Amino acid sequence: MPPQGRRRRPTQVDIARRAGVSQATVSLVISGGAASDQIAESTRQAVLAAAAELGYSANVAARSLKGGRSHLLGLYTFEPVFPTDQRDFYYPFLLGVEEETAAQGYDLLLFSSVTSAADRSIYAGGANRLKLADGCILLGRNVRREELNALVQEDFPFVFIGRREVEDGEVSYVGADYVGATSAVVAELHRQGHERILYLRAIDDTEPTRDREQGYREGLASAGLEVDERLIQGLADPADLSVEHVLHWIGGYGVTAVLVEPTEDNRLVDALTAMTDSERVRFPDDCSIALLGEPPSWTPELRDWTRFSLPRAEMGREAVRMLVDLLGDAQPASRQTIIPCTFVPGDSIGPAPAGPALRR
Amino acid sequence: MPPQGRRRRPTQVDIARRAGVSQATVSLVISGGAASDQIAESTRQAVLAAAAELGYSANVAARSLKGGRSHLLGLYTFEPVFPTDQRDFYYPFLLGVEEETAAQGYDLLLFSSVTSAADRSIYAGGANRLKLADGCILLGRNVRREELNALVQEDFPFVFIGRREVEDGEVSYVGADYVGATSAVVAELHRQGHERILYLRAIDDTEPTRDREQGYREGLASAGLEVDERLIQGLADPADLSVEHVLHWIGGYGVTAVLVEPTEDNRLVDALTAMTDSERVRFPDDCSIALLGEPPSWTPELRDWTRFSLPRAEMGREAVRMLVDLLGDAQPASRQTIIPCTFVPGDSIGPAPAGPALRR
DNA sequence: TCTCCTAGTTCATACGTATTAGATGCGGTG
DNA sequence: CACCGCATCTAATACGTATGAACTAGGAGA
Repeated sequence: MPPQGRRRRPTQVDIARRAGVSQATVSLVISGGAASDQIAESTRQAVLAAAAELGYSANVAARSLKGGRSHLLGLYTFEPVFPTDQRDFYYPFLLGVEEETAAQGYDLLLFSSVTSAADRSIYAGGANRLKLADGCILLGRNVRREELNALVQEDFPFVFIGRREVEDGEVSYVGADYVGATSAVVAELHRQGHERILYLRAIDDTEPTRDREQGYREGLASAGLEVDERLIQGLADPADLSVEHVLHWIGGYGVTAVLVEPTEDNRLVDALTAMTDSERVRFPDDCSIALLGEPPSWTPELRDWTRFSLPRAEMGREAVRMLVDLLGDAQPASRQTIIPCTFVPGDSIGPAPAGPALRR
Repeated sequence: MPPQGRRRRPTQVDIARRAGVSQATVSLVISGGAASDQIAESTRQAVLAAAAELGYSANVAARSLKGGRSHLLGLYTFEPVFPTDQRDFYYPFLLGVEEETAAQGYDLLLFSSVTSAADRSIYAGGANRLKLADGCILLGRNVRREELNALVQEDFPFVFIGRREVEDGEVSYVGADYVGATSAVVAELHRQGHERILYLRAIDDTEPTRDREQGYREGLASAGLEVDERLIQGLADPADLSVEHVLHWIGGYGVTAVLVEPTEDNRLVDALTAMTDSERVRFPDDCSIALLGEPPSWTPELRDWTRFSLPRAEMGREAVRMLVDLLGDAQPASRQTIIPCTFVPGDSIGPAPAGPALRR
C-alpha cells in the first residue's frame, strides 16, 4: 500500500526526478558546502527551485544515520528532579547546559531518571540508554557507582558536573572548588578571631563532602590551628541543627563558629530560620555561622547567611564545552576543570565573642 | 580506515555474529514486542546475553529512518527561553511536560530554538529537526506561522500548549480558557458595580489575546452592558501603564476598573508596582485593576493582584497525554482541550467608587 | 585522428534497523 | 515415502542521505 494516511514527505529522489538530475546531484546541491562548487550554476538553480516547489526538508534521521552522529547531547540526573526544592537546586545547571548546547549546535536529550528509578537507570534493559546521544552530561549527588564505572569502562563520552572519581579510569568533570571556598571561609573566621570552629558535614561520604572536609582541614592548617576531631560532626538530618545542640556545642566545646553543609532541599534553611526565630542564640553575636554552599532558592526576604555560591549556570556551560571538545577528534584540552566559588559575606558571621562561653 | 580512535558502537550485526544468528533474529529479539514470541527461548537468551556483553544500544537514527519509534518526545519553544523572566514563565510547563513524558516511558528531546533564532528554526538547514522525535510539544507566543503551517501540512504529530489555529488544517492543542476566565472577571467586576471597564490588550493579534478580547465582550454582554470600543486599547509597552494614563482614563472616560493582559516577562509587574508606590491613585479605592493571567514569578512580598492563573504544569501533562494518544493507532480521544483557569480574588479590585470621577 | 584533461554529473554503496516472504528441519499423518 | 504443518530462523529489501569512484562530453594538444 502506498503511503496514504500520512502523506509521504518529498525526498531527494523526488527532487531529482522533477529537476531531471540524479539524487546524488541533489544531495551535492542541498548539503551545499564542500563539493557543491563543482556543480554548474544552472543545475544548482534548477535543483533548488524543485526543492522549494516540493517543500523539501531533509530527513535528520537519514542524515545522522549516514554521519554516525545524532547531534544530540544527553543530560542525565541521578537524583529525581521532582521534589520541588531539589528542582530549584538543579535548575540553574540545566539552564547553563541548555544554553551552551544550543550554542554548540546540538539539541538536548533529557533522560528521565525521574520516576520509578528502578527501570529508568542508565543501563535499563541491559542497554546503555545514554548512547542515543553523542555524549552526555551527568549530574547528581547520589551517583550509582557501578553505572559510573561501566560508563568509564565502555569509554562513553560524558562529563560530570561535580568532581567524581572512580576506581580505575578517569572521569571528566567540571567541579566547584569546594576545597578552596571552604578554606577561605575558615580563613575569614580566623581573621575575626575564631579558633574553635565546628564543622557539620553531610553523613554520606561523597566527593563534595570530602572536598569540604579537606578545605576545612587545610584552612585550619593555614591558620596554624590544630584540628580537633570532635569538632567534625556528621549531620544526618538538617532538623538536628537545633538551638539545644548549638548551645551544647558552645558550652561544651567552646565553639564560637559553625560551618554547615547545605542540602539540596530546603530543610536546612528551615532549620536555620527556626533557630534564628527562637532568639535564644543570636547570630553572629553569640555564635557565627556560615554555609558551605548555597541553599537551592534564594528569596530576598530570607536572611543573608554568610556562604559561598557556585556558578551553577557557568558550570553547566563549561561542562558542555568540555563534552563537545571530547567528541572532537583531537585530544581534549582538559578533562577536569575546577571552577572557583564566590564568597558571599552575608551577615551571619562576626568577631568571636571576647568573653567566656555564652551563659544564659 | 577501520574505526580506531573511539570504539565503534556495536550494532545488531555484531550481536548476531557473536550469538551465531542472523541480524534479523537479533532485531526480532531486541525490538521485542509482537513477533518476538516466535523466537525460541534459548535463542532469545543467547542474543540478549551477547547484547549485554557488547553494551549494545539501538541507533535511534536508523530506527526512525526505518519508520520505527524513537521513544522520544520533542519539546520546541518558539520563544528564546533565556531572558530570565520569560524562563520563569515557561518553566512550569516544562516541568509538567517532563514529568508526564517520563511517566509515559518516553525521554524528552529539548530542541533549542534558543540562540540565534535564524539557524535554529524548526526547518533549519532545510531539515525538519523535530522528526527525530516521535511527536512534539510546541510552546510559545510568537509562533512562526509558516512553520506551523508546514508542520500541519506534512502531518507531523504535535500538540501545541495554548490554542493555535492555522488556515487549512487542524492543530491539536491544550489551551487555557482565557475566554471564560476573562468573562468571569468582568462578571465579578460588574457584580461590584463597575460598568466602565477598560481593557488593555496586547498589541499583537495572537490567539491568547483574541480569546481575552472575546471573553471581555462576552462578559459585558452577559452583564447587559454595551461595548464601548474606546475602552479597548492596545498596550504596546507595559511601561505605558502609568499613573498619568490611568488618571486620564478615569477622568476622561469615567473608567472605574482596568483589565490588563500580562506579559511573559516582569515588565508589567514593575509598572504596576511603580503605580502603586506613587499613591496618586489607590487601588482598589479609586480604581479596580485585574490581570488577565498571571505574571511569571510570584513572590510573597509582591502585591496580591486580582488575577487568574493557568494550571501550567497540568497543561504540560495534558499535552503529553494527548500527544501519546495521537501517536497510538486508534483515533485520538480529542485533539483540542481547554483547561479552566483559577480565579485569584486578590486585593486589587473592590466596589466601584460611588461618587463622580476621582478629583484631586 | 587519437589521447588526455577537466568540469560536471551519475553510479553504487554504506549507514543500522525493521519487516515480509520464504527457507529449513522435524515430527507426524495418510 | 510423500506430504503437510509447525516452529524457528534467515535472506532480502527498504528507509533517505552522503560520498568516493567512475563515467561522460567537449575541447585542447600531439
